[in-house]
Amino acid sequence: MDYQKIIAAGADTVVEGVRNCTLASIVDSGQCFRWRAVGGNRFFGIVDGRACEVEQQEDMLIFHGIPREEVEGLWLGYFDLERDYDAIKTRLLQDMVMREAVVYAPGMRVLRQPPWETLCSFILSANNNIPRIMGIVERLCALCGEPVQGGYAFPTPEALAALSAEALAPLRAGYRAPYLIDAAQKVAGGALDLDALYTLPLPEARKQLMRVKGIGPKVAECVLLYGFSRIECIPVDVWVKRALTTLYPEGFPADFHAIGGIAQQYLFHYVRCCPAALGAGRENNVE
DNA sequence: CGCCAGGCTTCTA
DNA sequence: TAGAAGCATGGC
Repeated sequence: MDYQKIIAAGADTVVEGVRNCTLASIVDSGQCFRWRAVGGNRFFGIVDGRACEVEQQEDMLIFHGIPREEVEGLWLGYFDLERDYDAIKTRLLQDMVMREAVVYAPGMRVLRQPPWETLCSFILSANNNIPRIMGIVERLCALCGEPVQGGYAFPTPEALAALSAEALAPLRAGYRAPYLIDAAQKVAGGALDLDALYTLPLPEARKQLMRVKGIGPKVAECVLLYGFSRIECIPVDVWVKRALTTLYPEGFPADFHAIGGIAQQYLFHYVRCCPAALGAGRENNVE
């Protein structure tokens, strides 16, 4: 567990004794697309139709204007604060490449995001860049999501299934628009049972997801990791591929497999923010 | 102008 | 089954 206690402070709720959690790293790590900075250590986001303004101060997370019940019922789980990252990092720090990545962003975490939103977001991520993905997701929410304080909820599968691909033109999602509609129709119509993906064996879960147009192996891996907390899933995009071939020519250490998705998250963020780490003349065993 | 972005679908051999 | 072309869009 990476927090100690939750206390009410007027209209706010404060989570104290938070460890291994740096919001600035997390919301800039390409796993979520709806958070924006509204001050130095303050961020605004909407999850599950709940708007959230959260501020980080030392070892505290201050949820502004949010009751304790909502912090316990939604946000602790979203930030995965019940998980013990010390145990995970102890293992990763044994490896000299992972050590650099972990030291670079020691507050990185893998979020537990709503499956449907995650599925759509990563359909949109294909052959795309992060700032533009964010823009498309925001326009999607504004187009057919329920209004909430400060923005719009992510649209339900039913709301999206009622639209045509042409109606999504304002998103400027390009060829991905029909993929979104296909996903919405399969989920709203019951052809794809998202809840089942929490427990299905991974090969079967991947197969189910890849029945949706626009979901291939990499996107399926992202959905399972970020949307279903299947932390053994390792999405391999162009950055991670470069990192693995350059930094792990002998292959990814086998004892990371159970936590491979989290290792991948440190690595992705590290090489994307420090491309020099992949530069020529770099050794594996840099201290 | 070309190249790239958290890839996928479709076509071809 | 493997490999390459084509794909919307926008930043650089």
